[in-house]
Amino acid sequence: MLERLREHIVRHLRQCVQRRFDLTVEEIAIEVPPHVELGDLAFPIAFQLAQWLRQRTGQKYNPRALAEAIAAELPPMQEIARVEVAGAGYLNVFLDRARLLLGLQQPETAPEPSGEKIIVEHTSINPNKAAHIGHLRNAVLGDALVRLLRWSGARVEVHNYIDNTGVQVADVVVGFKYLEKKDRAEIEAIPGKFDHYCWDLYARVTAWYEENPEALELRRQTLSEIEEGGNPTAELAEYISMRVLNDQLDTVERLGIYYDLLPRESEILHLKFWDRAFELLKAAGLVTYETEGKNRGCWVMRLPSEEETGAREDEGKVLVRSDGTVVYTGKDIAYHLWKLGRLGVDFSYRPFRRYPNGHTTWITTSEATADGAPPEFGRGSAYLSVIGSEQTYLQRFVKEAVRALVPDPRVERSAHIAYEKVALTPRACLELGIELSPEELERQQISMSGRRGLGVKADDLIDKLEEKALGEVRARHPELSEEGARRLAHQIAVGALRYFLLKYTRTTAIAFDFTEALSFEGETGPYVQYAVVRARSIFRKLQEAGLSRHPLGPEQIPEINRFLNEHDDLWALLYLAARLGEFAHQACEHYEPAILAKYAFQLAQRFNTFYHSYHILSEGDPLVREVYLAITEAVCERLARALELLGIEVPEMM
RNA sequence: GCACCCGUAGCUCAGUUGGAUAGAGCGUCGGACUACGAAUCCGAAGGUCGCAGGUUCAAGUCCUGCCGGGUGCACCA
Repeated sequence: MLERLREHIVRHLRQCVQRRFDLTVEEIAIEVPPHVELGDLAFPIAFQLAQWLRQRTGQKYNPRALAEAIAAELPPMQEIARVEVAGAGYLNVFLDRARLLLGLQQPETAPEPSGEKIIVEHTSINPNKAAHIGHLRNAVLGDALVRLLRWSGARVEVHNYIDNTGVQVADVVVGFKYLEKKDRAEIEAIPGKFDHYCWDLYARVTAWYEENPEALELRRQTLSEIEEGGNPTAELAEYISMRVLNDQLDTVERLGIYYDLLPRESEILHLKFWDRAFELLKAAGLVTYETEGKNRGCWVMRLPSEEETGAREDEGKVLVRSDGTVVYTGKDIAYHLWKLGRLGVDFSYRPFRRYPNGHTTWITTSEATADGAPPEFGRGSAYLSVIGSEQTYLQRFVKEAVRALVPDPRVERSAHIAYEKVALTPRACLELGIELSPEELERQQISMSGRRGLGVKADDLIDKLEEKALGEVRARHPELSEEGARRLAHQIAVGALRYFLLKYTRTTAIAFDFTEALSFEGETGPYVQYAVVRARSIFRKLQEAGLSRHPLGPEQIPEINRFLNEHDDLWALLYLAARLGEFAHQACEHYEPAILAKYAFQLAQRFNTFYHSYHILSEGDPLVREVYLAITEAVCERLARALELLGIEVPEMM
């Protein structure tokens, strides 16, 4: 409802300026004053106006006087209590507090469905090892974006790209065949979390290569057998990668993350996606065959800007190697063209997983689609790919290729959602028992490395969080059953982890610290969850005590206003709750869930202060008590909604 | 060498398309549980927003240069 009011005021301001100064204004900035006493909405329009008028007439104008003039022209509105000019020329608007409170009691109207389908790709961990917390940052970020986009009215299709024919899978195959000398049956007999087993094996293979460089030939040979398909090595790779994938999906399922489709690189290869994309690229003149230089025999793509600036000849990206094989960026171009329906070919599909909540995740296959009717995948209105910022350079080639081949605005709305990695502090490494070189000990951060087996495994961290949360729950609720306590501990652990990974903006490299990640106090998920739990318990107590509610109505507006106008702190809390949509919208627009996470924390903080300084249930004045309850209700609902958009559940008790 | 990201309190980080007196958490010190659950709250100390110029009514925010850190510039992904 706040959005509508804001738009309404902006419209009036635009008319005022048009009428009074004969100026057409496109964008009118809306701000929120730094303090309640200054008002609820601020318009710095007089500053801009003074500038425009000076440019037009050459005369100087006083912003304050201009603001006064506009204020005088603004027609009265029911939702607005008064308008003031403040500071050097701010036009400040004070809302009618009681009307906003009553308005918030109505359920929030959902944004209009836009009918667009946005394809979000995230997680995309190589299927050769367990996920570490860096991978979780990707998954949690992607999942929050999915939730935000759905909230904004879009249809979202969630992809987790599976690079099942790459070097990393080949490395683990090499490890099983040549290092461990295990046959298929022995590998299948390995018990427990297979991805954890591969985590160690992968690190051992990397170390082995370093000592025996000739073994790299085994990797090359294995990789080409996997790419070719239809041989025992490829079948082994298929078994390994699919088993690891299942384990990875178990891990993210613990956080409540699901996918619609798992597009596999093997199908991109075998279903001739690349061949089609290659034809298009050649026809558009985007790739050139190099006849000399270091890239002799390769097909190379150059960025348009490099051509304009006459960059050095050796720049550009090899898409096809001299042996005819395709690099990842090439396959990624094909995949992204398919996402927008530009390729003219399609995958076949089969159901891969059915979850207890009824969700089905599909996977691509080369066989004709057999069981079940898959939904229509691809043909998106835009795509968003959550990929680490270290790949920004390569993603530029993907974007440029798609831009050149898909001549419509969908490409401009598609984007690489870049985020910085999660690194370990030297202290965290020591806690993990990882040995560091002297120069590494000097550094502030140590990058995680799957190759080195250096990192915090996602499952291990979740285990630790659940264990710690369980201890806290048992201490507070000894009466709970084992199952009940575990469920609460799980919700709290997920809340802590998701919030921890989302509170940092995407451009911040997270320095992972166990103490901070395992904290349930201060700026954490559990802090916000606790605020909602407290709020809800008030309503439970209310019912238990058999107390009745006296719903507020329009006839009480003057009385409510008399009370709220004397309590700026209550109003500040209520107003912040009302601004949920504004923050969610911003988070969605900037692909930055941290904006919403910060909001949720701030709202929880203000609620806790309120909870502490006002006693709701024992309030004697029925109207005042009802106002307290209405505020609590409004805050509680917005907090829970914000958490939901971040993928965090609210426990029944804490 | 070139490109991108970062530099804000002791530590970890926010700071919306430039807007009013730069904020939060952690840590430190001192307080608050016989009232809706203390995973909470209140108070205190803590700042040359890396440095130097520039743009303007207004700069932590935009531009230029420098310093410091990270990442990329593969016929790896």
